[in-house]
Amino acid sequence: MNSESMRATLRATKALADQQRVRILMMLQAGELCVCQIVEVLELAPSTVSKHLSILSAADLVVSRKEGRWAYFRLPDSAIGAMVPPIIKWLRDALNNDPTIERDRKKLQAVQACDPEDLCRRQRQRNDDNPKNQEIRNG
Amino acid sequence: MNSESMRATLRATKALADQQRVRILMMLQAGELCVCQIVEVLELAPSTVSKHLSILSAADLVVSRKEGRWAYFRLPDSAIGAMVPPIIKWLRDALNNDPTIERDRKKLQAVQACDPEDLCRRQRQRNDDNPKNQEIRNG
DNA sequence: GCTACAATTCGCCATATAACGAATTACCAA
DNA sequence: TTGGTAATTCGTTATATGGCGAATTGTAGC
Repeated sequence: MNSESMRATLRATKALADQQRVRILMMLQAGELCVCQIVEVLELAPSTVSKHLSILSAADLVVSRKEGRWAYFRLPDSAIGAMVPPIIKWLRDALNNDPTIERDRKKLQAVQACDPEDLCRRQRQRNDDNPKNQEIRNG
Repeated sequence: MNSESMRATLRATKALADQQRVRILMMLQAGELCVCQIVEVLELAPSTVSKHLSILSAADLVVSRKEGRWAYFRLPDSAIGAMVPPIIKWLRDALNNDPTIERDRKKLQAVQACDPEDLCRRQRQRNDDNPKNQEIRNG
């Protein structure tokens, strides 16, 4: 019923209509990131972050690259995603000095300073330590 | 918990994340419109259209003006809503030649050509003629 | 092959959203 | 003052969305 241009537009606007996805787009201004780095900053389950990234991908607001078991995401080159830079600019202006975005930026700097391998190891560790998962090991 | 800038930004992105509201924004490029004119083009219940307009208003994507029983909506002056023109431009580009938007534009031209009084009268008439409302008059 | 593991997909639940009609509000005109 | 009326608010319903953990997928290394 609806045209592709309308569907594509709504994919983009709906993709932007979520705080976590806006945070991801702001983070990606720092360059290419792998899923575990985004998980670390947002403090959400990997499955949740993966879903958000697939929504951003489907809306052509981010592009991804697989390297072995690792998946990297970045903002598209402006040649491909011509509409992305204006959107990013708009968000940047609107969220100038926003505390959540500031906190994310700081945390991301720390996260980027360490090896993703270690990051994933620590995330696994935290998950194993979670009391909610005790019964699995004990049962 | 969240800052006002984040809340304001998400009010805007969520307001854009709906087809009917995008259609309304595109229509308002033709100038100030009253609710019944928008109702006529979108073919939705007045209560539904009113809700959409209040969401766009809360997001500062449109401004309204009351004149007697009539309410008029328009895009804000760029002095007030500085971010609106870039958004409109983005939507315009993304929806260039979109059939829904084209159809809306054509229908709006016809709608603008006639007196809003007549428009409302016809809408009331249609509502009264609706078989679903028969039992009210008969019961 | 087998094991480990980063990421994704799936199934489920809680909440948010879009739609309508009914009721209400605010205003004009008789 | 009263009746009519454009718009809004309210209450309800159906669908969409965001979150998690469990299961699955695809890859690297033994």
